[in-house]
Amino acid sequence: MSVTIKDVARESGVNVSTVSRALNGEYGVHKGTREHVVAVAARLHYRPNRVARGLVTGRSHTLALVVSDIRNSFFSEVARGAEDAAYLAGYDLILCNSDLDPEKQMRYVQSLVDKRVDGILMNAVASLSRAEQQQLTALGVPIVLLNQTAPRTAFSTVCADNLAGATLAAKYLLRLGHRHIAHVTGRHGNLTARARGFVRALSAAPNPIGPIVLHGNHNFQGGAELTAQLLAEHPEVTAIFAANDMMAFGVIRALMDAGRRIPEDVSVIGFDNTEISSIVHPPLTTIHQPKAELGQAAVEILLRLNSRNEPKDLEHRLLDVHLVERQSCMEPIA
Amino acid sequence: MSVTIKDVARESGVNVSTVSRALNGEYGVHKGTREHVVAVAARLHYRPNRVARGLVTGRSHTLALVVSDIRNSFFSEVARGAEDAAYLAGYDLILCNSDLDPEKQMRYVQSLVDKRVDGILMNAVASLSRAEQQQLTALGVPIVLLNQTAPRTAFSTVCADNLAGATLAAKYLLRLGHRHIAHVTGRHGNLTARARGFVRALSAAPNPIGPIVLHGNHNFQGGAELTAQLLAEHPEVTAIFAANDMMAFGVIRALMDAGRRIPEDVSVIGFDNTEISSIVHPPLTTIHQPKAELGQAAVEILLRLNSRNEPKDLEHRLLDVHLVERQSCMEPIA
DNA sequence: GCGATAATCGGAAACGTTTGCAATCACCCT
DNA sequence: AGGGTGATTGCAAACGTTTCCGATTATCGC
Repeated sequence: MSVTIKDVARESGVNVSTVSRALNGEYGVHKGTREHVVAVAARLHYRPNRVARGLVTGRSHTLALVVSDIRNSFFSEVARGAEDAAYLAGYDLILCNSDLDPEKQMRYVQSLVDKRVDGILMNAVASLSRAEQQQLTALGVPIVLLNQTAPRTAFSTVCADNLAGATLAAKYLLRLGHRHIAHVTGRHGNLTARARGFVRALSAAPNPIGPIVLHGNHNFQGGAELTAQLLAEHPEVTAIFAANDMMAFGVIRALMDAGRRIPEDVSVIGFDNTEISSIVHPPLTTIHQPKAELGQAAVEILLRLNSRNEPKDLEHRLLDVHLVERQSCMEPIA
Repeated sequence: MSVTIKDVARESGVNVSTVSRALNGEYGVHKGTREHVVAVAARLHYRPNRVARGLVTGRSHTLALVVSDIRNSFFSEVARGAEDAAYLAGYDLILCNSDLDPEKQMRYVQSLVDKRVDGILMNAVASLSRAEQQQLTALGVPIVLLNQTAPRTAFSTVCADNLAGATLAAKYLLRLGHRHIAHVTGRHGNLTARARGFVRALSAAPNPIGPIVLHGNHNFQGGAELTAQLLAEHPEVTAIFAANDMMAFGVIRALMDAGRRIPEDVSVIGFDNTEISSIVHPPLTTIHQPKAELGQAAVEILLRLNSRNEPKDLEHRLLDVHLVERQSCMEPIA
């Protein structure tokens, strides 16, 4: 069907091995013949079959991204950063949605290994059993974990500095003069690091104050529900730190429903800096997480692991976060 | 390194071809030997190398999705639907971000063909020249176009019914009793179909009214800018139909900045039903577009094109849309 | 001018499958 | 009993590359 390396060899009067060497820019092929071969290949519109190449080299020039759900805007930003980095290096990126289902996750990885992908980006292996994690390492494919700071695993990791981010948020509210600050959060993953940073910052303040922390669903509804509960139990709060933007939007909704003005009555700060945060009213002050850079960094690690003369040891990257001031926070009204 | 079909053959005392047939469930292999081979394969944890298989079969069991930007929530929803459908059929999905750059698009497709993907989902070939489109068809890989209703091309298409959706929106506003209705929109793609549906519905009303249509950027900023302009030129409008949700959010922002209440002073309706529309305040009434189903339908077409005994002709699917009533519309105050 | 060395190239194996074809064998039917 | 038939299996080619190894030729220093 399509034109193969044999066609190029025949047409240019040399052996296929010479064609291969010429086209791949290897040493030991005469300048004249190389140019000739290149010209013939171009004339015939020859394109090497990457499947065949992959079979002999063992590399597919393909990476994979396994996330819980690409519809989560955090992951779509990560995916974009990862895909850009992969594209620049001539790699393709396979997308997988795991829904955090362990079985689905293992099936995906197994299938990817069968296709000889050169590396995998994953979030949340936390849902996997110890045995399954062990199984993953035994597969021999490089894996880098997203949103995981714990070096307890045998994988490389890339993560935003959640602890520092939460500290940033807490200190910001303190600096504005708030004394009754609540934190609404979930129960898993990065959220725990954020909660830790929050309570630590409050107790490290010059005149420490007791933190109020509420746990619930880490989404819009959870934010709204926890806020309703908060208004009933702690009507004195003047500022709320939500563990992520989605919860913050729920917080805002609940506050508005309760007739509270933002930021005049209650200040709200989020975490993530998703696109929505600048669209919602009032525009949300939040901690920016470098989402695209996370994906990019993960791909870089994978590429290094695949390059010939680079060290093959694990790597743990912690990326900086920063505060984005918008209009959902102000000084408490005395 | 890993265990191959030869290992299984040696270990079970049969030829590799028999192993292949046994494992692939083909006819003409004795029940006893099949069970034996299967058992041995399981014991050795044999997993067929899909690259090698792909080389001989010519199929990779991989599809690709080429979108302008996965961060656009519309596309991430489509991607999710497509990936789910692919996963169910045992296919993987490669993700590509084209930014609508023709060169990038062509490079992607060429690379995907080199990898022998079994089909490609694309949005917006409109930016491609006639020659480039011709080139795509010559590649021989099945391509289905997203968000394209025009059967003028040689590709299959999957698209939401934009015309019907716009009609739905316009009739809804008319039914509420609005007589001064504006439409803010962009200039390209589906948006033109929506504008067409809008003006058509207004002029088809029992007592037809002249439509007001403003063109600008099809994003948040565009919606805001056009609304500012609209308020100056047509202060009498009581309802605004935005060509997509993002523009609608811009419309809402501009209206609030101008001190107009929603929906008491001005009703706003969007198009897409993105996740944000239920988060924003007030929750946005909008036309729901079946995004996941679009991706799913596209994958189904591709799979059919790849199956043995199915017809290979083009297919054009138009998916239904429907109205989602929230709280951004009401009767005009007399 | 000659041996050594380097540069260039061809031959062929290898990667791990699938699959067409031939061979073997048992079995059945007349 | 014998030929035909169908089931089962092995053999080997094929898919399109890369790459090791050896052969040939050119170059160079002396």
